[in-house]
Amino acid sequence: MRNPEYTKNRILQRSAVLFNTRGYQATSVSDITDATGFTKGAIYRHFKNKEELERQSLAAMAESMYAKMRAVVKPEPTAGRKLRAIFGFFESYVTDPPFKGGCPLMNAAIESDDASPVLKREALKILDTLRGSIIKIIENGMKHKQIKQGVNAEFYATLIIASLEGAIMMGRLQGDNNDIRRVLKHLTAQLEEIEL
Amino acid sequence: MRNPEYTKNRILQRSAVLFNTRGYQATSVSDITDATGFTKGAIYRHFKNKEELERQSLAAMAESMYAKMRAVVKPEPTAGRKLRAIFGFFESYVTDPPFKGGCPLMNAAIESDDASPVLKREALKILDTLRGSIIKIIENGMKHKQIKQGVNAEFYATLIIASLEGAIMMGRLQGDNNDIRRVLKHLTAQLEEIEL
DNA sequence: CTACTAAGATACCGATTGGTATCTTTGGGC
DNA sequence: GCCCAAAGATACCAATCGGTATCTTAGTAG
Repeated sequence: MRNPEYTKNRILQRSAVLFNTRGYQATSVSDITDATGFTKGAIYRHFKNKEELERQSLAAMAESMYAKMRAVVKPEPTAGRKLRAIFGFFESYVTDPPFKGGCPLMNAAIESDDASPVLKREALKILDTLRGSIIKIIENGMKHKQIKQGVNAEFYATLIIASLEGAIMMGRLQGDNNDIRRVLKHLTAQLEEIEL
Repeated sequence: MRNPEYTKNRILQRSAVLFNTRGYQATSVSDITDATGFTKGAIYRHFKNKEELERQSLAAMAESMYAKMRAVVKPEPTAGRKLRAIFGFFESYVTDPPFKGGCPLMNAAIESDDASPVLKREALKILDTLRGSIIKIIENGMKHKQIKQGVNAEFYATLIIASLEGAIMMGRLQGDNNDIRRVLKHLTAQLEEIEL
């Protein structure tokens, strides 16, 4: 019946959903006790304060996101196809989101911004990881003659992330994924220009 | 000494700053009384509840943003130069922001998302207005033979807004405007391709 | 079976939340 | 100069906030 590891995980996953949908500040510890069925005693045994719970929830979401992305990217053999797999991953972000409540990175980045340095640092870590992966794909593509030499990988990675994140925000506001589709169309066209 | 119009305006502007930096939920009415020097009595005389104050604060920020943008866009004679003026407007968004706390549109869009329908509707209105202006610039450019015929104005407007908003988020997270510069470089290159 | 430790429940803390009822003050119309 | 409605101040409300001290219970080592 008692299983501390399971308990901590359940708290993390349920609170992650709440944080990502309602927001970090807007989600109270009581909301989490309601959602998990556990009491404050259990929560504060596993997390020293709410801020830590927020941080670990965000990290857990990121980890889960990486896993889902890796699952579609890794099997692809070339840089071009890997990037297209990422695009596909975002295709239905609004209507059928991998995470309820929008992009965890953007949500945390916006909310933490001037308020919570801990959350902000965690968000920055996620951004760095995400951008690093895309850069690596492009650089590997250049090494294996799939992508034109001299392409600025950092530039393209920034472009991909920025336009996708912005499009997700717009799409969620409007309730459709037309904007994401437009951005993806453009990104695909850009990809074709740097492919060999 | 007493001037209700001035009072309402002061409350709106001060609370706008707080909402945009700390967040809407995270800003309490007491924070606003501290920042304005007025009491709750004054605030609740001019705004029926906090939600209305949030909505009107966002609307005021948007209005101010439109004005600043119009000031740099209107003098320009051609579509290309008008768009470049908008780009310039965003150039130093992070290091020297027109509004403290990041883009009011994005902040409101993210925070309102699943929580505050009133704020969300206001954010959507802003997005529509912004996109509408850019579309109009492009369409006028086509009419006056400054932009290639057949360009999909809605597509380009979406691309501009999405990538800029995303880049602002990234830039704020990192504390520099490298990402915005990259996106602007790309958008400028794209513009050159549709210019006549 | 016992004893002990850690997991989790319960009950409470002071502070703060958005909101309101009531009071005082101010300035413009007469 | 008086009066009165509107502007704003004061004092309070119940509810909720994050957090903690304390108690009970469950699993495990011996």
